[in-house]
Amino acid sequence: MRLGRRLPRSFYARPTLVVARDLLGRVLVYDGPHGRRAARLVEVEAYLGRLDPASHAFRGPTARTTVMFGRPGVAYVYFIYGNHHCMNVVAHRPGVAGAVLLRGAEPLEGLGDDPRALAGPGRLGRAFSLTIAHTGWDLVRSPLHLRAGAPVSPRDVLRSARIGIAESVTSGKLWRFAVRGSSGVTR
DNA sequence: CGAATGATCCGA
DNA sequence: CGGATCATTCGA
Repeated sequence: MRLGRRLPRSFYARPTLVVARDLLGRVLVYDGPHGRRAARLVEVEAYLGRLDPASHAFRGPTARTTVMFGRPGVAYVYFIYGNHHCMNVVAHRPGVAGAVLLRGAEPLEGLGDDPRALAGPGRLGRAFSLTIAHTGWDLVRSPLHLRAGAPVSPRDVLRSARIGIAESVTSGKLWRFAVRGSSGVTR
């Protein structure tokens, strides 16, 4: 598969929900110490900052979350449950905060051949050896970045409530997007 | 189902 | 400074 061109800053400088949907089929690349790793994104969730009680940015900027109030196209990686590193892409219009959680992908290069190895945000983080030290990395310029890949047709996009966010179920927020039938999708 | 396991944040 | 919480995963 062709990885395509690096996504420009303008890709991320749009409403978070628009970016989330558009991220399906795009390619996460890390030219790291162990060579190139690449995977096709198949599951994401949008987190809408101060408007969204489930967002880490809901209560305003802190040492951990300040990056989500800044420049779009930057990585936000958090550590959760004492075990897992999960990666977000900062994405929003100017003046607000927002990010897209990368929840699942299909291995393309340098990631072995288990089709489920990147199914789930914690597993994706592990596969790419991500840590909170990657927070702040600029995806437009750094070895960790996103490429155009191939956008996914609307009929192949599933939309649902976010996983593990009870408030999202009761409020009917359908802010999770996934590629129908992909092995890299959770559940 | 529940345990693992630690960073983070809020309230005192 | 203590403890509640947590955008998860794995195994019984």
